[in-house]
Amino acid sequence: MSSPRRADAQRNLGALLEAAKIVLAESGVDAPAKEITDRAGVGVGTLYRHFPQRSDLVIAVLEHEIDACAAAGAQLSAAQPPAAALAMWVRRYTELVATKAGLASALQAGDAAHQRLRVYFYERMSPVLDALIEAAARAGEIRPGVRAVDILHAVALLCQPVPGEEPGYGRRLVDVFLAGLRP
Amino acid sequence: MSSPRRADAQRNLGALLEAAKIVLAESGVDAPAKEITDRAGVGVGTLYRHFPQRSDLVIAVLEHEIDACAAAGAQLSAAQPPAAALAMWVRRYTELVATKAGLASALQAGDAAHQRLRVYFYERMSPVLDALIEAAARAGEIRPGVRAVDILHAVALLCQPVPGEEPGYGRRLVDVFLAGLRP
DNA sequence: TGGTGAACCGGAAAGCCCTTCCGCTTCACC
DNA sequence: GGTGAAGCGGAAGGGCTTTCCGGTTCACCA
Repeated sequence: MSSPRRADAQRNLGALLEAAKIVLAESGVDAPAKEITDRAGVGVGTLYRHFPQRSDLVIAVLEHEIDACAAAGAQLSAAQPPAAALAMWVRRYTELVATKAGLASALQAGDAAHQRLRVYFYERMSPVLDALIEAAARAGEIRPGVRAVDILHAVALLCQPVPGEEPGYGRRLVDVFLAGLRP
Repeated sequence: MSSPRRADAQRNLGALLEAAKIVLAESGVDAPAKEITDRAGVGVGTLYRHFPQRSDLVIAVLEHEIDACAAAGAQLSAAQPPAAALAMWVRRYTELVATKAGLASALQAGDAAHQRLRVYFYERMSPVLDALIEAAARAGEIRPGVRAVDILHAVALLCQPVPGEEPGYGRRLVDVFLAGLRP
């Protein structure tokens, strides 16, 4: 695939990913770039060369978890009746979005910095959720006219932190939304 | 109440409000301060003296509409059966939140600049919505355990602009959420 | 009417942050 | 071990918010 040209570049990239994983978890997706580069022991220029858009960094950090969540869709639909599979997957997805501080905001904010993250995220999740929705629709267990992106957006929005409410508050709201999907 | 000490100060305050009304409508709640001061023909210092927090300015601009929305609660509950009154008021509230560009974001964002706006907003709306919820609950038309702030937050969140979706998209999501309130 | 102090103004300055850019360093390969 | 290019770091530039203070303008009183 990519021929890693120089060992030091490779090392720096690793250090950046490592630092980003920690900083993003601690300070959220919008942490200042300098915080990451300081921890990684590199200059900001290095960060921007490896990850021209902030999205690229976030994608690299979250890639694994995003993929795992997407993969869970097939498993659930094989093991559960349609409506249950849908509900369980949405809760799984909610967990992903709600846990990573700032991910929810990044997914909806209008600013361009996170656009590629949004694209990656939704392109990964939409087919999975579409299949679940279709199965539920065939079983008559969901109101018609609901698209995958509607749910993806709604959950991302509802999971944004609300000042003054305990974390995990978004999950309660998602449950109400889920109930609203009944026919 | 406040004795307007100097006529020029009064004039500037008026010009700022006027300008803010236009700019906030055009460029959203997060428009640069300079855009407002330029249009008002004053220096930034003047803006900050009159409105130390951004919230103060936004509150001043929206006060009237917020009050009107709150007042609609009593009218609706007098004229409609409980569940309908609740649904209609939530749609009214949705309209307010969704129409003012950036208001939805300001209501949920964690940053301190808008804190007073949130407080004002929710303190004004909560009692109204609480009354509607209680009436609906007595009629058995709403699931138990729902608090006013839950709905206020959920709507504010769902109305945030989603890139790539038409404006008013949030209203569809709110409708699903509303359906989820059924017992 | 004209003088005076306080209220008020404007914009320069300081502080953050992101992003670009380029001279210097370090590597890989011959 | 010499050399060209890949890669580095941080200074510089630009945007924004917020503070601060010298200068201006007003209101009031004589």
